[in-house]
This record gives sequence, structure tokens and C-alpha cells, in this order.
Amino acid sequence: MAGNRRPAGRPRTRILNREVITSAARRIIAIDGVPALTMTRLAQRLSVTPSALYNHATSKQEILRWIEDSVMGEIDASAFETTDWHTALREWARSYRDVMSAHSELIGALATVEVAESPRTVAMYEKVAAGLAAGGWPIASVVPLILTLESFIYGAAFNDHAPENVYDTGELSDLAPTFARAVEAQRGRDLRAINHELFEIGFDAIVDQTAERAGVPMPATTASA
Amino acid sequence: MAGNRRPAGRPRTRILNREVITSAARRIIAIDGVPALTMTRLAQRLSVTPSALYNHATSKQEILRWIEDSVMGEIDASAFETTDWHTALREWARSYRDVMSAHSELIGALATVEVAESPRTVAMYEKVAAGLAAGGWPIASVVPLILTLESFIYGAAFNDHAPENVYDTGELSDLAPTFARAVEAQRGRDLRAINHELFEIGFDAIVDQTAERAGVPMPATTASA
DNA sequence: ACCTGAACACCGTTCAAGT
DNA sequence: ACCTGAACACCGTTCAAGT
Repeated sequence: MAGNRRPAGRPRTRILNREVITSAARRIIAIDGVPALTMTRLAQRLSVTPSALYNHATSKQEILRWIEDSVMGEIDASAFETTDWHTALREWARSYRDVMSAHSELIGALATVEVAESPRTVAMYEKVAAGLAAGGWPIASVVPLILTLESFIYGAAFNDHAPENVYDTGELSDLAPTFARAVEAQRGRDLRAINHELFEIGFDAIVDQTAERAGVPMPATTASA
Repeated sequence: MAGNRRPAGRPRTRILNREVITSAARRIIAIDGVPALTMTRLAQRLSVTPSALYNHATSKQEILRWIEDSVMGEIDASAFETTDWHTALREWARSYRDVMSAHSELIGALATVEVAESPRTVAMYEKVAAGLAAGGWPIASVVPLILTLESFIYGAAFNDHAPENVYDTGELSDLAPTFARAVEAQRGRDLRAINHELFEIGFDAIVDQTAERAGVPMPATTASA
């Protein structure tokens, strides 16, 4: 028995696991972006050979899924435990938007991945689903609502990421006089601020209409922080 | 003079250009997906050596931008020429959603690219901007409206692409009983149809609220095909 | 059980050499 | 002006060999 335990004083050398790999990978992405995440670079950060990683992950794709779950775990759905569903849903949506916005590089990779092996992601959805159900939403309307809001949230995160000059027409402005004028009218305005303002409008619009359609009454006291 | 012209009967061998490269690339993506688009594969399709492509495009990235412009050019904004802005905007949004949905693999790559060297994209935006301006929209509200709708459209296209089982919790369903039940309640229902229905709701909600805010009256006869 | 080191089949891109 | 062919510096992944 005792022979199986590592001798005292000898440093542990087996340090690779999902958690440690995920956080090293996220650090690389945070510093140098998604394209910088290579198996070689990741192995270097972990003081290990690239092939060693394959003892813990079956592929780079799997590591990307770990990262996704890790990011989704940052979304704050705790408001469902403390306030009415409408307020909680808004705070969740904002948090979701902010998290996705901060990791917009990943959106393309993340959006189509299944949720099956992603414990933190599933936990997040559970909080939302439970909160909505407790708030009077019929179970059959929960997924459609989440789907629609996610649509909007992903899109909003995209726009947050968009460079200031996405709409610059460059040499083509002669061909697009009205559009060029419309773009010019935004010059100097904070696109991000506009975007966030529009997010609130869109959120209210979607939730109000969906709730009405599902026959769900608004909570008595709707805070709108 | 005559000496510069290619001799009759000799086949032209210089056939590479933006158009021909773009369409070959799109065909590869259509058949085998985005990952299958490599410079080698593209060159093969064009009966040419990979390095030959670099006489026409400065990088693979540039070719991806050509593809983006080509895809955006398929969005139908012609309704602005024939009907009121509200109906036209809806038809444009549906077309945009359908085009993005059909090319959802590209969304991640496309969303952050500038519009500067993209003539068909700019032409599409011009139709929308001109139509809105003619319909009474203040020029300063045009870009914000487009931004918000694009948010929603991209998100909706994402959801169209989502596999049926995105929300399957797998072995984790014990940890997420309510969410698992909510997902189960959708089983057998056509997610795509639900998604399209919700798209209309979201669209109306966003446009109505944004128009009201901008002080734009609805057109007298709003068709809702 | 886990890591190394060599190898494999690819990538995108460059560049001298040809016509 | 445009294409070829060889080369370069990478990729992700596999696998026998070690401990």
C-alpha cells in the first residue's frame, strides 16, 4: 500500500490534467489570440512535449471544448436565486453578452459545439431553466426563449467586437453615397455604447413579446438596474 | 500591335482572376466544407500550382474576403425598390438570415472583416440605407438599426446551423433536471421552424421599438407576407 | 501511467528560374 | 506578366521506446 504513494520529498511530476491544460490554453489565447494556440506552444507552457498532451486530450478540438466550457462557466446566472425572473433574465443576458464579447474570437468555434460533456455550461443552463420554470414559464417555452435570446446575445457580442471601421466604404463610397453618409453620421460616437443601448431595447422587445405569447405574466416588481 | 494579341487558335492559358478563384473556392467549400479549402486543393481545381495563386491574391485571407463579398452579394435587398421600407426591411432580413444560414460555417470568419474592398457588400448596404432614408429614417439612426438587426440575424443564422442535439445534456442530465425536461419538451418539434417563427417576433419587436424611438412612422400599408 | 523523440502527412508562403 | 518547382518554417497527430 504505502509503496504506491509517492516518496516524500520527491516532487510530483504528473501535473497534466483537464484543468491545468485548459487554463494554460486560455492564458495563451488571452495573451496572443486564438491562432497562437498550438499544441507546441501549449506544451511549452506546461514544460512538456507536444505528444504528452495526447495522454490527456484526444485532440486539439477536445481542448477547445474544454475552453468553451470554461468560458461559459463565467456567465453569471446567480440572479435567478435572488430576484424575479425578468430581472434575473436581463442580468444573465448582460453577463452572457459581456463574457462572449470578451471572448468573441472564440464565438465561431464555440457556437456549434454540443453541450454534452460540458458540466459548467449545463449548470449555467440549469439555473436559467429552473429560474424561468419557477417564474411561471411553461416548460415547452423555455428552450425557444433561450434560443432566441442566445441569437440576440451572440449577435450583440459580435458587434461589440467589430472594429470601429467595419462599415468604412473606402474607395467605394461613390457607389454608396447614402450608406457612406449614414456611417459618417456615427463618426466619433461610441459604437459600443450605442450597441449596449440597443441591446436593452432588443432584449425587452424579445422577452415581452415571447412572454405575452407564452401567456406568462410579468413579475410584479420588475427592477431594471 | 497585332503582335501583342494572342495568336488565333492558341488556347488562352492566363485564366486566373478574382472571379474564377472565388468561384472555385466556393465550390470546394460547398462540397467539402471550409476546412477543405487549402491553397493546394484550390490550385488543383484550377489546374495550376499553389504558388501561382499568389500572383493574384496576396494571401489566403484575401481569398476568404473575396468569398465573403461573394456571399454577401447574394442577399436580396431589391424589395426596397418596390415596396415600403418596413416590408422591404423584413424581406431583406429574411434573405440575409437565409444566406448566412446557408453559409454558417463562414460566419465566424466573416463577421469581423472590414467592408472596404467589398463592392457587392457595399452595394447591398447602400440599397438598405437608401431605402430607409427614403422611408423617413433620420440618417443618424440608419447604422444603429442595421447593427441591431445584424446582431439578431447572425444569431438566428447560428441557431439555424445548430445541430438538433446542441442542448443534449448527455450524462449530465442529473445535474440539470429542469433544463433536461425543457429540452425533452422540444423533442420531435422542428427547431428550425420554431427558430423562424421566433425570428419574425424578434424582428417586429426590434424594428417597432427602434422606429418609435427614432420617431419614424410605420408605412401606411405594411404587407407581412 | 505517463513522457520523450522521431516520424508522418500535411499547412501557407516565398522565391529563383523559366516562358 | 504569369507559372513552375523547390524550399522553408510551421501545423496536428501517431507510435515505438523508455521510466
